[in-house]
Amino acid sequence: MPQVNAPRLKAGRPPTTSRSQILAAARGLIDRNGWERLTIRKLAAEIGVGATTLYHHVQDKEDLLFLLINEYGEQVAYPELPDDPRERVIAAATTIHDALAAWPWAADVLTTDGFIARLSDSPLGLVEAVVAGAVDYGCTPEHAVYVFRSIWYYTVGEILVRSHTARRGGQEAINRRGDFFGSIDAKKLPHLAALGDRWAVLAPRDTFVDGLRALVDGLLAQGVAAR
Amino acid sequence: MPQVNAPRLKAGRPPTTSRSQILAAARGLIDRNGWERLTIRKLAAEIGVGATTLYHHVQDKEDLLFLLINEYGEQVAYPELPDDPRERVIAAATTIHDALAAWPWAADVLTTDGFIARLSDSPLGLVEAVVAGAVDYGCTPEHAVYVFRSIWYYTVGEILVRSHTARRGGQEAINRRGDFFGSIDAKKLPHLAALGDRWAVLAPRDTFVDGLRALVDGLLAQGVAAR
DNA sequence: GTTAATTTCAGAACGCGTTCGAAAAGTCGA
DNA sequence: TCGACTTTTCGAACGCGTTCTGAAATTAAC
Repeated sequence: MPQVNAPRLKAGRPPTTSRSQILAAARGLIDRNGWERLTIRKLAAEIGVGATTLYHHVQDKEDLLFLLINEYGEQVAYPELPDDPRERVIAAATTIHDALAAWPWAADVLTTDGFIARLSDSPLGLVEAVVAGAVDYGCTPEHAVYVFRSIWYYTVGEILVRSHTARRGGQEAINRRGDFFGSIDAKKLPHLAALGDRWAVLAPRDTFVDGLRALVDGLLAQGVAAR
Repeated sequence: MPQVNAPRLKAGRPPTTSRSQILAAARGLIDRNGWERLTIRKLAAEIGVGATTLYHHVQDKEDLLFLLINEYGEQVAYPELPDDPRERVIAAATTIHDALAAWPWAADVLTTDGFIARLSDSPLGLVEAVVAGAVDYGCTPEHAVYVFRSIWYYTVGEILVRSHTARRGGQEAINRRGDFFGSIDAKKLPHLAALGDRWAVLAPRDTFVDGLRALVDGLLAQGVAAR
């Protein structure tokens, strides 16, 4: 009873499950329950299939999430990038950031080896835009890679801190911060202590962009100075 | 049979396990088998105690790792920081980076909420040095926090990419990169395709420091310009 | 028509982090 | 001395991702 019109190749038991069906079910489950509650077992149950079956269509859970990211990355409408090289770099990086920030569970997969190389075309175009922007600005190709890499670190770091903060209740952290400021030695750490409640690791998005701008400025200046 | 000379307070069954004993055993296990193979069950077995017992001395595994980081952070010999504010910021951030890079499993805990606030005194001194350096350079306290935050994102991002690469075999990623360049459209992604094998997400340490320098320069320039 | 090859499916099991509830082993007040 | 209380310990269990092994269901070859 083949329920799926997949391209039959040679022989074998006809499949009752397809990769696209799995991805669709996963998307539905994430939409309904949130991505934190997506498990392999529940996903299999949703489709009405054994949990181990999924492993014939998908490498592992990480792979599944990655496929979802790529699906998502092809559906998002990306803004037009400005012509000015510097602004193009910043806009492309910001777009990458915002897309990732919108799907917090992307963070689970964000530091996997070869992550960038496995991106689908559209997100990859943003990577290209960063590299191309740096070259247009006057950097060597080598330096352009290095520009992207630094931007990537910065962005990944922010996304990970952000998603981790979102994953847990924020109030607990705030309370702990209260303890922290009650217990640190103001004489040994004067500047930190003076900051009081202005201290927080997670910044609003605008300050992320400001930091990105500073980073890009510094990187591009390095790039043209090295020529 | 109390085997531990912990400070007995009031009443209750005398403990056979202490937190410091757990930490010592964990350190030994990590030294022998590597941090990837440290599990709660094995650690409990090493001490000769039930696995659930550990949870009375430690909140969870993340907490355990965090305690180890703080222990480690107090034992490392930190270099003297230069007087020049800009160089002090860079040196402090680099020291944080190197210390974390030396303990790859720190990455598991690096984005936990309140991570910085829970650091022990010596590492916290490095955080203070970054903030103080920015203030000395001429930034407002608010901007100094923001300087630190950007540096933190950048550093965390690099460490996480680094530790994830170390966690898996690197060869596999290289092979996949080969596939990647075989399959992408060189016309659509000309700059990326032109990079060939110079493309890699993980940078050697020196280029991390160069990027950090660019970031710090940009951030400090922003800070004094905004005054 | 039978057999071999091939592909998909699923039950059992492993080790993991973690929680629950009860038992063990002390101190302390009456 | 005897219960009440407190702290520590631990076995059982849960859900998780994942692997192993073998069964089921089809096509291809003889």
